[in-house]
Amino acid sequence: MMNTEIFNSNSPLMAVTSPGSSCSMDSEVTTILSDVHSDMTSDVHSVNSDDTVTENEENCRSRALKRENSDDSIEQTPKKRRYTKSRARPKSPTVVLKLKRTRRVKANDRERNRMHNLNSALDQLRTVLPQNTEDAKLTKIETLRFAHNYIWTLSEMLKMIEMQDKMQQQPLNLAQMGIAAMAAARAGTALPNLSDMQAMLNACQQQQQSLQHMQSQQSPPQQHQQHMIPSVPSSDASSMYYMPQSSPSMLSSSPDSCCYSPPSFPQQHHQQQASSPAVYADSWQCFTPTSPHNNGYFP
DNA sequence: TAGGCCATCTGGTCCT
DNA sequence: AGGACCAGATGGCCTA
Repeated sequence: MMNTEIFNSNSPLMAVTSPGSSCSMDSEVTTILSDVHSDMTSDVHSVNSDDTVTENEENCRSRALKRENSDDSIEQTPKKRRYTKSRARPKSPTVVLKLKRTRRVKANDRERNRMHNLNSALDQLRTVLPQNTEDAKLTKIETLRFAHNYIWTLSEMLKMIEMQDKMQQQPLNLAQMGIAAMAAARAGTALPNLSDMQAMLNACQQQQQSLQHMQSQQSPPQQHQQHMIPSVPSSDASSMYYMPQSSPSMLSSSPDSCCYSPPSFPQQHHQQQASSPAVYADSWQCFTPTSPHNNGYFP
């Protein structure tokens, strides 16, 4: 995207080369900066691909080192320093510029490294988040939101399990709950408040009771059972996004619940969400920074 | 082609 | 003084 403010006076380049400084300095600084800039812009492409980051980092480093060395060769001082006091002879503008440039190049190197570390940490985070391998890589903001929501949903699950224990009811199907949590966090919906969970629990309980009743009468209805309890958590998209049918808040379409229930969330669309980044992105719409709903983070 | 995402550069600020 | 961190600017790539 071409930025129309390329010649904006706020631009560092323009700030340095703005009128007011001497002409000779202007040309020198401009040359140096354009050198650095062309060096750096040639680096931009090389780091874009994850596969080549190491090699490109190496290239960046060697180039930076080369630059620094060339600077050093210029600034080389005699081994026996004439002046040991702090009040050394004032450096010429050229030397000062070179010194500044060296510092800048070093700082750029550090900054690049820092951002690489940050990206590595994000990658690590992505690896511990449930993700279908067919899905596009989560963006940075999606990764953070997903992680936040996933952790929150899992902790809500824990509360729910504890509550279940206290009530001494039938144990929850953890696989089912895990899948539900994953789907909810992933889709930007919430598995949410305790009353909803209680309703879901009650529905689960009723369903299981009816199942038991039916089982006692005749052969077990496999299909019915599948309704409530997916057999195993698998990487298959359809089961990844399985949600119990008796989750009232999830399927609610009331205005109040819009942040919890994107319109495309119900079961028939889950597979589509998993396979289509576009549809998947839609599910985050109500969590965009402009959204009134907690900036995309729940609760 | 516009807009989103990203990597990088840069100058400022704070901390050690 | 030098490093870490931050936010703004810039330009490239990709996709709808």
